[in-house]
Amino acid sequence: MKLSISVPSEFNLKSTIFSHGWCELLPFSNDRDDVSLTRLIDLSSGKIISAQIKEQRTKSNNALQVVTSSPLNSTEQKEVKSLVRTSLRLDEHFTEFYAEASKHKEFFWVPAFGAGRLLRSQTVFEDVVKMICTTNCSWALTEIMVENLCKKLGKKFSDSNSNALQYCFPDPEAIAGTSEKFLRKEIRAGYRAPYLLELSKRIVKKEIDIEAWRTLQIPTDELFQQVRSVKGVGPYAAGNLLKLLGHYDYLAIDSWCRKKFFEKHKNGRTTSDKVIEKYYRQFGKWQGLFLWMDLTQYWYEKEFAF
DNA sequence: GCGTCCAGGTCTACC
DNA sequence: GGTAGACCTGGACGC
Repeated sequence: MKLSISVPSEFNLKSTIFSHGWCELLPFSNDRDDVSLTRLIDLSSGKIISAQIKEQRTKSNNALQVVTSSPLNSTEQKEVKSLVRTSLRLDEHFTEFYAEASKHKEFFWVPAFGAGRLLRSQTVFEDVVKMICTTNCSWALTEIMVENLCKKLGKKFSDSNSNALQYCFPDPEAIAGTSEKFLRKEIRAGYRAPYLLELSKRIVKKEIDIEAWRTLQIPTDELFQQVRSVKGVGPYAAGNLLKLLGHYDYLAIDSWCRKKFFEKHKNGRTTSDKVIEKYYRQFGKWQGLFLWMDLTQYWYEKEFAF
């Protein structure tokens, strides 16, 4: 089944898909040549579908086409459209951000590429779990942990076309029903296991409502403290999660960011984080996004050849 | 093939 | 408030 979704005029699908590493983590998959993003969607009706998102070829080119693996009723169609809009940040306003970028010649490229929309998951829970899985390890290990979570705890889906088994991202109940030992040994989460277990159990017991973070109208500092209250989520993870929640006041500096900043701005010479913070402070409430644009600029120019 | 070392954020205990 | 050490894994490296 094919669905059509309108997008803002400055929206760029490729820039959004490859805005960071999420597109490489299950249950996302992507096709760089065809410029499409595919993921399993676990609908509230209980139906599981595969949805491929790609550009709709029209004269105005301001729409997306979503190809689903099976027909959907009107309620399900509405849910799929809403999830796609949420993941691709289609309802978030970037006019002010692009206006700010247009004041700085080193960022002229940002509005031209329609960059700045950071891909996010179906749920905040999925984003938080994945973010914990990025901490203190290589990207390869992050991929292993997320793959194990999906394949060992996610709901199964069989595509009628390929017959290949695919797996959803597990819900909090699925993780809460396991043990620390299982998460350590089977998921390879290591010391992160108790953090994942505690978060999932708190959600199941309704002690914490992290899905509300996407719509909460509270100051960023307050939201940051709420995010930090999740064990295993430190300053780096919380700062990055805030970006996925639409707040860009925090930089979220990790070792990769430091390395890239030193290469780009200090000829490889190391400095303290205070120097990095001072550099991006000029961008005010957008500083976290300007940092990310600045340090990933080469992706757009070379690696992904946008 | 095996052992050792290192990188990668966060938590906790301690000062 | 700042700091040191532990946590765990995969990968690099030397033997």
